[in-house]
Amino acid sequence: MDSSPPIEATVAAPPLEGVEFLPLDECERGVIEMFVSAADVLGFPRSLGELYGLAYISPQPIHLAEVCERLKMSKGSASQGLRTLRDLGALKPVYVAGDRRDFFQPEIKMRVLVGRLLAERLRPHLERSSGALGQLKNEADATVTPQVKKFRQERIEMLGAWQKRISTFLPLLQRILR
Amino acid sequence: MDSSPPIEATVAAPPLEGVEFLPLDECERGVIEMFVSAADVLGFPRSLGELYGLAYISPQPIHLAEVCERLKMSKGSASQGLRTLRDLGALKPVYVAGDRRDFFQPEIKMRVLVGRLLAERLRPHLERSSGALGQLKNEADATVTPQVKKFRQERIEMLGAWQKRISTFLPLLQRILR
DNA sequence: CGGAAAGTTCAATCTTTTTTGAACAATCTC
DNA sequence: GAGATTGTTCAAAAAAGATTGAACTTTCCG
Repeated sequence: MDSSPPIEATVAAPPLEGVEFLPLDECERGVIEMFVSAADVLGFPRSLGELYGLAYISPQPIHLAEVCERLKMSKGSASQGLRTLRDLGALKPVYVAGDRRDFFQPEIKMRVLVGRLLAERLRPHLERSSGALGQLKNEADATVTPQVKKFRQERIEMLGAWQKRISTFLPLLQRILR
Repeated sequence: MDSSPPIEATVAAPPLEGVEFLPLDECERGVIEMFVSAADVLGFPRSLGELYGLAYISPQPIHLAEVCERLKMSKGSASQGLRTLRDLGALKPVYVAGDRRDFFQPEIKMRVLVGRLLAERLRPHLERSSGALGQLKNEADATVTPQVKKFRQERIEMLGAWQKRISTFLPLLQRILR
């Protein structure tokens, strides 16, 4: 018969059934939007920007239920997103005595954030490709046409120079961001 | 030693219908793969990595038909990809006398490549968000709870500091990469 | 133990991005 | 001008990526 849920009669009482947290205000939305945009620049999904943004502008540590309700995000998404950000070092677990829930605070040291990002993204690529470079050099050396061989050797040499440049640049960046 | 059977039957390749260019050899494939991986790190589609990679390891300027055949890429994709890379400044048009086709050579100055990338990606974001910051400050100032207001003002202040840091860092980066 | 609370997992779904291919436009050649 | 060559456009298909939600595990507590 009537499969619709029972209509909430307590209109006067602000705390509706299942609503525990305040909706985002103008300021919070603005800050979150900024982090969403940053996430976009970095190629991260929107939801990660929302999660970090909320943590960033929240005076108190955030937790799963709050995040689901205030950002209107599914539990699955929020759970995975929080984990990703924790693994990335962008959110730090915070222990709250007598509370079983997992709370998170944002890492706000730019140096740490950038460092983690580079370690996560760039380093694997650098390692893979510096490994591949040796093999590539052999293949260039095996080229028959002398002109083409020389050209290839030069270009692959330059690839190595680029990699080296990036590798030496990373520690420098870390120092600058202190 | 070499356990593979000595198959060396490939002499004069039969000129197949519609096949004008040599297939990629081991070396070319390796270099292209490296740029595909780099494109991935930067969040660009695979095809852009392939296109730039082929241009990078080709002694001669590349053109549409060659790219389609050697990379097994549709004409549409190749056309759009070449355009995107040209707009980005990663590929430079080359005039070849007496040939109506559009040829391209790669930009190989790292400083230029990085500079274009940042201008394309980061700058729009920085402009948008430095515009939004003023508004955000107002909203923080309008917060009722004194503690929360103070907290928000501090965090938004820090956002501004981050932006400034990035902005001053970009010219420095350009100088380092000279 | 039984139930509630918190969090995880993952197949299905939805969304966005990328690629294809055929039609079209522009330009050259004879 | 007719035909060939080169490149562009864009609607549709395919692929990749993100999100949902419901079932499940674990832990806590009386």
